[in-house]
Amino acid sequence: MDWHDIPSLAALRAFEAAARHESLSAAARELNVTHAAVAQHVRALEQDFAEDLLIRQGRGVAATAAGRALAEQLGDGFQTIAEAVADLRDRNADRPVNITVTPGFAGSWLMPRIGEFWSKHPEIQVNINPSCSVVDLRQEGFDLGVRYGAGSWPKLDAELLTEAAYWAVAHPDLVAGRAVRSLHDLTDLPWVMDSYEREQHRVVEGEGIDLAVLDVTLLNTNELALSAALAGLGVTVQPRSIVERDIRSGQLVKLMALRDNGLGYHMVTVPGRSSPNLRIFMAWLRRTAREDRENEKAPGGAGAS
Amino acid sequence: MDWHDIPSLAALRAFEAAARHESLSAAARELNVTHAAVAQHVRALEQDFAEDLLIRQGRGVAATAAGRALAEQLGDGFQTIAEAVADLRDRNADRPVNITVTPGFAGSWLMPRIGEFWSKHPEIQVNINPSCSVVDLRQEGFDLGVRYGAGSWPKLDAELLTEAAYWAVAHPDLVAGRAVRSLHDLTDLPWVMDSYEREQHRVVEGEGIDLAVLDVTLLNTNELALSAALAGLGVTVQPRSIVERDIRSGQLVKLMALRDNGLGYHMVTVPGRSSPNLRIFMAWLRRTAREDRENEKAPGGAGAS
DNA sequence: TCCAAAATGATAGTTCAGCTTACATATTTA
DNA sequence: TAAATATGTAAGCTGAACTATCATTTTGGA
Repeated sequence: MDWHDIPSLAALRAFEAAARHESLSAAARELNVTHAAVAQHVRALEQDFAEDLLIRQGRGVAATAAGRALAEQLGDGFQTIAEAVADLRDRNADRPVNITVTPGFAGSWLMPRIGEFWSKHPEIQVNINPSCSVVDLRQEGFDLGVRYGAGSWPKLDAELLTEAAYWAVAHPDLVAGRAVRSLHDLTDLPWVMDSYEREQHRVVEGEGIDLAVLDVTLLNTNELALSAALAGLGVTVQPRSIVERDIRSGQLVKLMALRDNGLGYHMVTVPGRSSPNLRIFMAWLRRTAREDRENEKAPGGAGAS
Repeated sequence: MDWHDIPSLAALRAFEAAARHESLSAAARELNVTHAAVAQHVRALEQDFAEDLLIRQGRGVAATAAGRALAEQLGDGFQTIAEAVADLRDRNADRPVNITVTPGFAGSWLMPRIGEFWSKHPEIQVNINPSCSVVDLRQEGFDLGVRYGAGSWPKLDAELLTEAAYWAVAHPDLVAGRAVRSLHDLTDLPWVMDSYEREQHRVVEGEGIDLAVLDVTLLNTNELALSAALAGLGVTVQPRSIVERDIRSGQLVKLMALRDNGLGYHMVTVPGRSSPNLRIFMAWLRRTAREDRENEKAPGGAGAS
């Protein structure tokens, strides 16, 4: 398309609306401008084409034969454009919120709580995609990621959701009678870990433990690792928010908190990408995390109902 | 159409071109802007839709699924608009030059000379419409009018073509031996006039002659009036440019020049309405009129060949 | 493997297309 | 006949659209 030869789209749009309405004033209302703006566009087009397109007719205007032909085709073109925009907006209005989370977070934090969200917002679908690796939100079309880390990912916005240092935990029976001052006091016990949770490996190494000397059973998902720990099959390290409920219920005991290096779960989003449904979901996440912290501070640490 | 919800047409056009070319730079070239302009438009649209439409792909860009769907529909819309404009321009490019002239000017000045234009410009069709009344150029779709008058018509441009006071003329035999100092010296002779040429009537009355006392034969066209004068059937008053050739050839004699009140034939156009063909024709009219004046001043007044 | 070319990304600054404001004129209706 | 409602026109304003410039990324060829 040689755009050099095509007049201003604003002018063509103004003319089409005026021809369709047979009124400069009505066209102005449709376009949210003054009648003077429409009149100027029309006259500029007539100058460009060296031909009348609209003529005055009483209190309104009428298109000439050439003007009618032009306006009809332009109307088709602008209608197609308007529909294209509407189609995209419609697709976005109802589409589910796509989120990606680490499996550990999904299984141990999110899924036990998501029922509350679903009952509060049955109209909002949330697609939860557990993923072991860091997902490119922009490229893969995700609205939100929940990631564990320091909160600094390039080109993304991040907001801390749960402060969550790692805790070492085990079944009470497994560690009965032991005094635990450091992870070194636990190296003779069996361990269970998720094969893929790099952070688990990293935080253990951060305590000066050589993973090679541990009797570690690697499991394919963090759920399995957690289940094994709950069954007394080994020591595990987990983000605090994952195991808080099991500790409160007495199914696990906290052996020690690992070094806190500013890590936590973050809500990660693409700048500028938002939707009403996403905002509602994020607000619920925020509120739920805050309630968890408040329950933790309450006397006796009553479990969330 | 609710234009509030529709982003900038310039942005939609920039995005469509970038998606089609899979390149911001190529889109920029098509749109005659810089790549930065295209990039800004695309990012603004992505912000508005809260969704990626184009992603970087090596040295180029690729549309996302949503972007492809949008771009395809937009392409259809812009193509329709481009075709509408092209259709109107095509209709204008070849169309004839429509002109309206007084019958007197047509028959006595233009037609004897138009052959030269036709041989010089066989590709340009000129539609000559003789009309007794003043025609609304804009409303009736004329490119040019040749009108006799002072050169001031509302909302129209006018350019003097031939200075043409009226002359009183007659066949030499009709007035042999007469000394003519004023039209009063001719009131006893027969007269011939065009029924419709209001100016002929007006200029005679301007010399103080009461038309009612003249023996006037009114004819249906100025050609007939001129033919009658050439046949010796009466005195006639004609614009000078109409009768100059017959006077030079000796078929008529100039009796006197009537009062010159700044009248002449003018080329009258609608401001802003032009085309290459019209400009060529008007230039030929100008040149032809100038050559006539130059021939008039040459020794012996040699006729135009 | 390195460098140059060609692309995209980002931002500060410029400019004029597009608009508003204001008033004049034309048409229609009560 | 006057008021209401339209179009016509031109001066002036402003922010959308752009350019200029530099940074970064990617790729192809030497």
